[in-house]
Amino acid sequence: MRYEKGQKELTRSRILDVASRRFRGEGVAAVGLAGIMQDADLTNGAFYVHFKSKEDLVQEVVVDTLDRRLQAMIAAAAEGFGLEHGIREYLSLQARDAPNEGCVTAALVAEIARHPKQTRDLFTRKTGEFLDFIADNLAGRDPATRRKDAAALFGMMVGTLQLARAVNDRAMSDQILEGGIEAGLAIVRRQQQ
Amino acid sequence: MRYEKGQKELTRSRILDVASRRFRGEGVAAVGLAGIMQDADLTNGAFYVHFKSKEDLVQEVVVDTLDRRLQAMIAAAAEGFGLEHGIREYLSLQARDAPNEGCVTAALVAEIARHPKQTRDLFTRKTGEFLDFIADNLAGRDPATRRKDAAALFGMMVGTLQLARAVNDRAMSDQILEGGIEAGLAIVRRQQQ
DNA sequence: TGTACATCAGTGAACGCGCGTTCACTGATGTAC
DNA sequence: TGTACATCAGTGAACGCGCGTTCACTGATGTAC
Repeated sequence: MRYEKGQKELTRSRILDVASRRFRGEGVAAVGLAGIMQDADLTNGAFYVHFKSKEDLVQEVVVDTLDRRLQAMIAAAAEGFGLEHGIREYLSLQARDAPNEGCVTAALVAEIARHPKQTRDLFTRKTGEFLDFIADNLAGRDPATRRKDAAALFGMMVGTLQLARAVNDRAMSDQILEGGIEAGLAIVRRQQQ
Repeated sequence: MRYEKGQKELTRSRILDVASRRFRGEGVAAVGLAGIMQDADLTNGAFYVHFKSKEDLVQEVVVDTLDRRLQAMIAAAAEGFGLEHGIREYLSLQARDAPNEGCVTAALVAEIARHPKQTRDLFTRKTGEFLDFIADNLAGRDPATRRKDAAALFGMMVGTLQLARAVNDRAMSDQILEGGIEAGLAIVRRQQQ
């Protein structure tokens, strides 16, 4: 059958949405295309109507999901929510307990480091935009210092979230999140002095 | 043929060594047992003389490799090398460029978070020992605060190392490492006041 | 001391399975005349 | 207005391949007598 105008775009974004959630929840290598297509209520073959390969899908997911997150952060900043609010949300119990809805970077950064150059190029560009955004929202000295502080802050958020997720002891995991939040706030406040 | 006494232990540790390097370099899911056995100059079947399953191997690798790292840190501390030295080494260019020889946690923490309970239990215990060690080497206030600072410091080291590895731009990657080192030293020094 | 047997680390082929990818086909709708 | 054809998103079976795991077998050495 032939479909209505816009149908293809809807299907494509449905596949992207399913893939993004499953990649974040289970990792890229552990998720098969057949499972993604099944979750999107489609059959195997339709995948290649929308994407060139699995790697193409990975790239689209990384760019698309990071873009949405960045836009949400910019919108939140425009409404007056500062870095402190972002840090508390990023290292919240909810964020820890729902990796499939959370940050792509925390879920996939180590895996992306082993992907082809083109995928890493795209991730690099998006990460640069994130660090720029954070640096812009850090008060204080010269741009280079702000940028380095932004990298340390973001790295700390990513690393503590991953540790909190991997650790199988609730009290210890909570403690890691609290440590991350306090250290994050310290970086933000250190810059304000 | 029948082998000399101690031969089996040697073979086992050869498999462990190969697996540890390849898991860290390529990820657990991306490395097959056949490849590991080939690298260890053995055939497929011999694997099950030494390990119950791939998951069993993963557990042995995690415990063994983290144990060695912790022992090395304790030995270094006994020789007068403090946390500052450890931070600089952890976030060095060499460490970034040789993931297969580096920290298991930085390489595999996100993947371990998705592994079975028993694997996560072992990782949790070892991570607790790491945080204890770091906390013991942080000067300052009450134990709970030291432990939280240790978590933030370790998380920051893990996260910034991962970012520096994934990012495909040398200058940006170097900047991330520098930011991580400076933030790490700030945490250590903050505690000394 | 010499011989027969037990041991067991390692061999290598085979198992079922799910992977990413390909491709001939379908059929409802849009378009041309 | 009615009819014939083109389009193309999606179907579903099939491809070769490598995965983790199993298992009957090998054969040099240790042990028993």
